Amino acid sequence: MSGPARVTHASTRAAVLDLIRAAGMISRVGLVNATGLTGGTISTVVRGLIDEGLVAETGHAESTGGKRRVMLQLNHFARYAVGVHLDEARITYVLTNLGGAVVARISRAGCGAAESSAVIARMAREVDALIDSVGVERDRVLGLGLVSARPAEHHEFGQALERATGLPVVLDNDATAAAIGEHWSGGVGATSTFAALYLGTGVGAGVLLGGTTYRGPSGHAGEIGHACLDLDGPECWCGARGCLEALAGPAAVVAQARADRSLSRAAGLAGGRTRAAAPVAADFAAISRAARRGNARALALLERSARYLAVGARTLANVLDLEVLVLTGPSFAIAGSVYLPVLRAELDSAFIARDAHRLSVRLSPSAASASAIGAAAIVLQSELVPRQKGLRLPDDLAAEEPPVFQQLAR
Amino acid sequence: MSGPARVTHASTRAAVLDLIRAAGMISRVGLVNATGLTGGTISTVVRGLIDEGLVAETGHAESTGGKRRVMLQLNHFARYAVGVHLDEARITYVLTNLGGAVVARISRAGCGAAESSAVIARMAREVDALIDSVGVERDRVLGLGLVSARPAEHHEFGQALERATGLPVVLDNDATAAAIGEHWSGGVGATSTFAALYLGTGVGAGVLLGGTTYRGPSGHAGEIGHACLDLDGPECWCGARGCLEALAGPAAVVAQARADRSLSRAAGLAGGRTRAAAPVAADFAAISRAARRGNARALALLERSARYLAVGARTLANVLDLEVLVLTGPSFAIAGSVYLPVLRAELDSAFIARDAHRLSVRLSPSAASASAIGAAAIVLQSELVPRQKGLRLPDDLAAEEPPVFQQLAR
DNA sequence: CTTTCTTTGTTTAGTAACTGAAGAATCCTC
DNA sequence: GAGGATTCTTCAGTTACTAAACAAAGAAAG
Repeated sequence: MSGPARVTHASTRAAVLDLIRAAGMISRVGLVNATGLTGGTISTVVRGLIDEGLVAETGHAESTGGKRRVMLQLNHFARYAVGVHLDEARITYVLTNLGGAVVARISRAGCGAAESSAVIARMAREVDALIDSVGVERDRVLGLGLVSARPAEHHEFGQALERATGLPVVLDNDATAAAIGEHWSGGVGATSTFAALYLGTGVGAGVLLGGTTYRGPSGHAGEIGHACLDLDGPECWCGARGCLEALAGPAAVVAQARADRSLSRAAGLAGGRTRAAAPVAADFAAISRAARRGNARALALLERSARYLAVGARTLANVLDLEVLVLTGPSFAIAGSVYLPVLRAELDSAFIARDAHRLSVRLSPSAASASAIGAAAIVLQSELVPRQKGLRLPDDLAAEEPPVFQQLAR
Repeated sequence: MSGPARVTHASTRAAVLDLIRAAGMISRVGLVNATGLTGGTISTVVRGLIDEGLVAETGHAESTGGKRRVMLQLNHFARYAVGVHLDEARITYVLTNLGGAVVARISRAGCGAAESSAVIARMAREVDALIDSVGVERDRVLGLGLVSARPAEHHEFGQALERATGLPVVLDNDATAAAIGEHWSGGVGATSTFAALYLGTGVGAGVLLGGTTYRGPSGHAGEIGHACLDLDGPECWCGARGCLEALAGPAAVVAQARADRSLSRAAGLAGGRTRAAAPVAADFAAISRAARRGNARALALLERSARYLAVGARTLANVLDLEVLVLTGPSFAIAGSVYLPVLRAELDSAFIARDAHRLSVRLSPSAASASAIGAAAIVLQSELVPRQKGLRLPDDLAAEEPPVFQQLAR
């Protein structure tokens, strides 16, 4: 008296939890319909989640002719996570609850070339201060997400931080983190295919395909910043020519503005002064302010950047068949209002699958701290939605199978 | 006495079968190592596959100090599949065995604007002829894969063909099919992340991420043909400017050649004659022959196209973090030797993740009929590696959960 | 040839995670 | 307050696995 056990792609508990999170509020019957599992299974899984304190019954739906549905919601204050974003010159810390909402936030100047052990100690102190500032019990903090542009370089750093804080540390790319953050805080559908276009000083993107993070074999997926938009364009640090980042990234915009004497003066750019390596972020903000004040040259520079970014976004959307594109990162936080209409116009008119489905383009509501929030979301996800325990399919299969074949007579 | 049952991302039977296919030859111990399952499980699963006739024991490996391993292989002639590629002007039929090897192949001129029912009847006849030509029993043919550039338009056609042939019909995109074909016939690793860059008259790509086909929410994933490589480039039929396809697709190359009086004459292009809409494929082949004969203008045109295609491929590889790029499709079958070195050079020097892992670029050994072979491979895959039976996560979750919430006092 | 060790593959009993179906609880309608 | 509708729980049964013991086949050493 049974069909075959259904094979799930993640553990059932995790899938149910994720659905509750994504739906915001849902009943057991809703979960039955959404998962395809039976009522009995949902009943026991939900009981487990309630016992753990992760989920709570929060009310009733109106009757549809019989017993009213008991509504379930994530118990947002049951667990917390710390997210840390190591930017070029700043460290941003956030403490979020289970729903991905920020409950505490601090931001400090980066530590340049300081001794690693001193930096670790300082960061551990700042994380402690973050947690203590809102009186959250330590054992409710699931872990710490540490994200940066080049996470691979922070491997040992992450392990040291794990020892210093006593929290499990996970590393990731800042653009991927931003995408996961958007997904976790529920702006986009649970299974939608979307990318977070991340504009910091460079240009990148984090990618979720059908609700699942796609990082690529080496974690470089979404590298749209080095899409070529001009075969004879300027040389890029990556070795190629005409890369989106070299043509239109914030660093390129700032360089173009600094070369314009009159704009430099009007916007008060550091480039005009003695400090040669003035922070790009500050000057980009100054250019953006100048544009808002009505400076035509500043606006023209930003719009030129937006046009390049728009065709880059078009390529990204075409290759991945995106449903949603979220603009995020510090530079979009500053100048998003200039970029958004240009990107929307390009994608409305030139996205190749536009007849098949809509591509919604929007600005992140928390673009400035998206990566730090995402870092925390990665912790929530990795702790609550355990990594796929599927088949191990090692790449070195060929190397593993050396025995020489020897034909058998039969 | 047990750990938790391992959750697999596809059914175990399918995963094991896929591993045997991908490895070519493997022992039970090899499968244990590759899957992470225990010997007992592998033992029973393999017995089932042998009982079904899908797998056979084909010999022994040399001893490594104990009992010799019994080697397992796909029983290539246990099942067959038909693949049909509807191209602009040709229909290509192949019959492949379980290993994806072609056992029969026919190619016919397309049927233009003929009555649909007549076309169905003709195709059913030709499929029958294909199967009968090698004396394969009908019940060993798993199904028919029908691929084209715009599969969505062939839905009803597919159903009619299903009735006419008595074979289950699956539809897909020709570029995706080509990628699956490469995967199935084992040129690329079982879990590698790769794309098949498909050059027909247009430019497209089929994508497999970690061994799993990625089609995107509307089946448009891999649409690299409309990546923008020049903001002020020529207008494309898609509505945008500077698309890869408009700059460098075979149709564009042919148009450029036809505009060149001397080249037209030298290569014997149809463009010079009265027929205005001469087939692009024929002229592209003529240009390629001219280039091989040493015509500098033909070669220059092809190399220009290759340079554009190379930067387009770079963008594709960057966004998807590819490990392997296979060049396939009729136009690469003809002119692959011109394109391959240009693409290799570009990707060796400008692929952004080149420090993290190799990106291997190669020409498909069966580029000319890759789509038809892939169409058959899709059947093999869909019949033998049943679609993921995971959780249903309906998009209309919000619509499904209408009951109005009503806060409970507690 | 015998003993001992290594490796491969099979069998068996036990378990987690489901399903299906029956039953209990709750609400609406008449 | 009886009857139907709907939601949720309980429970026995099935499936797909695991762990561990066992059997079989060969290698190495004396």
